[in-house]
Amino acid sequence: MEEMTMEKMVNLCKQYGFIFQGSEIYDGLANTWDYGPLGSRLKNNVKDAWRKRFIQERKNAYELDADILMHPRVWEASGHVESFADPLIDCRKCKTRHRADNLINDFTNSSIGDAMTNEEMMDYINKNKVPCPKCGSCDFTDIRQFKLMFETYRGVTQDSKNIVYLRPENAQGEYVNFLNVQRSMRAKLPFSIGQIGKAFRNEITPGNFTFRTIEFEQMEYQTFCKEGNDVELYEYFKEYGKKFYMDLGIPENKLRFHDHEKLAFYAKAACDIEYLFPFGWGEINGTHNRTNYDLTRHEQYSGKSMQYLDPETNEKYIPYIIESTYGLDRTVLAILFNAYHEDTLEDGSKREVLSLHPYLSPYKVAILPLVKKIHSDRAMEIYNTLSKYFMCTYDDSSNIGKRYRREDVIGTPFCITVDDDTINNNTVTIRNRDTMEQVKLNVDEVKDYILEKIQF
RNA sequence: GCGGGUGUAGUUCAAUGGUAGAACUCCAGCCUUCCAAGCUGAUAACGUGGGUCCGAUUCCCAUCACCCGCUCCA
Repeated sequence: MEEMTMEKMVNLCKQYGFIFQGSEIYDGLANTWDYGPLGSRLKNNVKDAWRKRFIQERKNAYELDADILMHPRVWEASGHVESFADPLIDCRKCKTRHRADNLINDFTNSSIGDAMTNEEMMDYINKNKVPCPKCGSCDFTDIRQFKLMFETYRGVTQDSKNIVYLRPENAQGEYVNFLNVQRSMRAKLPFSIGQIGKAFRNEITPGNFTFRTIEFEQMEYQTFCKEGNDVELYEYFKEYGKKFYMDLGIPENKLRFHDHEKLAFYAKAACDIEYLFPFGWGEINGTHNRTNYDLTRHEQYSGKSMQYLDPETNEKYIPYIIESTYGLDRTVLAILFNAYHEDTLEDGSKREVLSLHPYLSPYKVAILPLVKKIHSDRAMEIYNTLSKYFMCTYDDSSNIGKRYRREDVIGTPFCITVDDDTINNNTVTIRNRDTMEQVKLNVDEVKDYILEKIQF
C-alpha cells in the first residue's frame, strides 16, 4: 500500500470537496483554507461530538459563544499585548533570522534580554558584539517588532485609540464571563465553560496544510476549581482528552502525551496530546494549569472582583483554571489521515476508503437505485423520507460498483440499494462501508437501523 | 522572512520559439439486477504581470502560490 502523504491528502480533500485552498482563483492567500461541502459537514460533526462529550454528558458544564472582538484591555490583562510580539532581527551576512531577546539570553547564558526594550537590546548587541550563532559575524538589521495579533480599527478613524484585536485565543472570553456564567447558571466549583470558535494569529510560518494557519478554530474547555483540586483535574483532563480522540477512532499508538519543559509565564504545568502525522508528531490538544493567573490579572485590570464565595466554607478566593484546548482544524486533519486507507479486494482491484466514525461522516447514507430507469422514483421517495433524520446523498450515475467506491472514499458508512425487491417486497439492501457486508431490511426499519449505528 | 525546488485540464503526466496531447476523473447517452467493465459523445489547462522576439506555454525578470529545509510557534 502506498503511503499517504500530505500532498495526496491535499488533493483528496480538494477532489471530493472537503477542503479548498483559500481564495484559490486569486492564486490563494497563504495559509488560509476553505472547508467545502463535505469538509464543513465533517467539521461540524466533530464539533457536535465534542459538545456531546464535554457539555452534554458532563455535569456542571456550560457552553459559551463569546465575541471575537473584545475590549483591548483584555489583551493587556492577558499579557498578549506585551508578550505576543517577537523582536526579530536578521543577520545581514548569512540572512538568518533570530529573536533579539533569545540572542542576548543565549550569549550571556542568562535571561537579561527578557527585561530589555528593543532599543536596549540593540545597544547591547552592538556594544558587546553579540555574534550571529550561525556565521559568527555581528552585522544585524534593526529590531523589528513582529506582532502576532491581528489588529483592526473600530470606528471611522484609524488611530491607536481605537485599535481592536482579533482574538489570538478564545480563553479570555470564558474568563471575562466567569462570573456571568457562574451566577446565571448558579454554578458551584468545580465547573467548566466550553467554547468553540475562531482565533487568529499572524504567524510567520507556513504550515503543513491546515495544521498551522493564520485563522483557526478551537474547541476550548476551561474548568474553574479551588486551588488544591487543580493537580487532580489537570491529570483528569489529559486522560479525558486522549479518551475523546480514541472514541473518535484514533488508535492509541498514534497518540502520545508531550509534557512541556519550558512553561509559559501563566502556567504551572502544560501537556500536549500529539498525533503522528506524516510530517511527524504534531500537537492536537493542549492542557494547561493556568493557576489563578488570568482571573487575578482581570481583577487587577478591570477593578472588578473575581472572587468566588465558597458556600461550603464561606471562604472567598480566586479560582484556579485548568484549560484544555482542542485544535479543531488539526483534529479534523488527524481524523482524515487516520481514516484513509487503501484496500485490495479479492479480485485484486483497489478501493480507497475513508473509515470515519459514522457519527463524523458527512453523509450517513447513500441512496442508490440499482437501475436508473427502473428504480429511481422509489429511491427518491426513500431519500426524501430518510433525509429528514440525517444527511443522505443520492447517486444514479454509471454502475453500482463505481457508486460504492465513490461513497467509500468520502466515508459514507452505509449504501442503500433500491432494486425490484424494494418495489415488490418493500426491502432494500444495506451495504456496510468497512465490512462490505450486505443486509436486507424492510424499508420501514432502515431509519432506526441507521440511527442506532451512527451514535457517538 | 531566508535558501533550494516546482507551477500545463479536477488529478497524474507529455510535447513545443509558430493551431498545446493523453490517461484517469467528471458530465450526457447507450448497455447493465450489486463492487471502479464496455461503447458513443461533451466539457476542461500553459499561475499572474512585464521584457526579448515577427511570434513566448517554452528564453529572461518580477510577482503569487505550493513543496523541502531554516527561522518562528507564551
